[in-house]
Amino acid sequence: MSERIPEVVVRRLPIYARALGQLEARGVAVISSLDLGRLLGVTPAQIRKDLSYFGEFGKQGTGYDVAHLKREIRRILGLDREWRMAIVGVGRLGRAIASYPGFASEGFRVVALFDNDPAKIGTTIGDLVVRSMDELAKVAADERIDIGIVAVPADQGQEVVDKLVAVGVTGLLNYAPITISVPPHVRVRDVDPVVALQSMTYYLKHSGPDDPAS
Amino acid sequence: MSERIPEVVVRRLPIYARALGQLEARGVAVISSLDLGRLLGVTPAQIRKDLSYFGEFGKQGTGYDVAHLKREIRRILGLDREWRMAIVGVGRLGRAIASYPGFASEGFRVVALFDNDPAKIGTTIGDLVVRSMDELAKVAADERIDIGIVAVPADQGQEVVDKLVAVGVTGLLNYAPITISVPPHVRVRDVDPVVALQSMTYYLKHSGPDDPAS
DNA sequence: ACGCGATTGTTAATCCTATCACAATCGCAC
DNA sequence: GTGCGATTGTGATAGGATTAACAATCGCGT
Repeated sequence: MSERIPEVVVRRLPIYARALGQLEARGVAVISSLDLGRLLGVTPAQIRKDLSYFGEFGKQGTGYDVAHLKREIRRILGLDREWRMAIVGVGRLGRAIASYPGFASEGFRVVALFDNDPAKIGTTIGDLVVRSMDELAKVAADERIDIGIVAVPADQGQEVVDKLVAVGVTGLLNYAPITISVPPHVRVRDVDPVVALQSMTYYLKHSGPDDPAS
Repeated sequence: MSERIPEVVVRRLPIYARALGQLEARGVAVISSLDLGRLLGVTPAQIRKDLSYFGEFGKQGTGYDVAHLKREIRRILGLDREWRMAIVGVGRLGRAIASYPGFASEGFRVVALFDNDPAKIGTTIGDLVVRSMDELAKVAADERIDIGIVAVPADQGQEVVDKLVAVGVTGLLNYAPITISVPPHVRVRDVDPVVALQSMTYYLKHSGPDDPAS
């Protein structure tokens, strides 16, 4: 239970929590690792092993209490509190992110918007004013920004990352189509649908247009 | 060179190709695995091993020809042709995806839009008309859809996936916050920034607000 | 109260991935 | 033309992650 926890395991926890939430909404009170595994397309052994890194959550002969396990996983992940985010870049993409309701409903609150375009600075999106990047340090101090969302073009990505890191942001959600470089204490998650598609095509190409054999 | 190719390797190729494109744009003609590795934060051995699954692309003592390697990787991935996509769900998210210019510039063309809301059917977005899901089979036959983009709410996700699979789509880009289930010959890539954030918070929580030691 | 089917938590074994390390070979300088 | 620093491609090794398997134990029915 108290060994080093592999990152792959941590990455799977939100998937488990999400599925448990859906089960809960459907009124399912208890679920076994076998059934949850079927639902998610993973082996029951993996689910049990993953959870075992953090404690014992199930009952032998019965399974897991859905509501309880969901709550525990969310606590482990730090989802029992609010996380404050700033979006840098309010072009088409940045605005779409700013008005995406899925973040707030999961406790991720956008508390500041930045851009370097004078035409955009001072405008409002939702109930937030777009600030200049020059104000980043000041705003970061006032607003306690946990996570920075990078939504600028590729050629400005690294520069923006460096500025966010400089003001103490330790989590980054990177939408720019580049590999960003950060010091070891900063965590990065990349969101790039194009890259996702570009590895998928390898398999689409190799299984042919109408070849049912994978 | 002609063994089974691990999926992790295929998933890294787009990253390599992207970096090579940026190097090319900056006028770099040749790069070593060491330098490319530095740029991407991976070991040079990994780059060489990954490439070795597909052939020999470098010159000893020199490195890799940037333009040539990029072209080869893109060919391996099937990026030397156009891929045709349909978006299902033209709510806020679907519309943002439809008008995202990053797909077309990489050879991923959106050729059809679907929704089940009568108020949206018949409206145009960009130069495409929103069709009813009832027309899916007909449009799929006419337009040769390679990839389906799922941009509907969670509770309709699986249903939409099943319909897309039924008309012969073998690649799915899933934006719905659910784990979808598909037959083995269908490839799925999930895009879910919330899930990405939810595993990041585990580490943010554990390294504390101002703790420089990771 | 007892036995039984079900299911967990965990150890051991298998499988897969990343790294190391070096022979082969390239281009360049002299 | 020869020697040397650089760099590749790859076989061997080490390191992780997944799966298999089973003892421990739970709740239920009788």
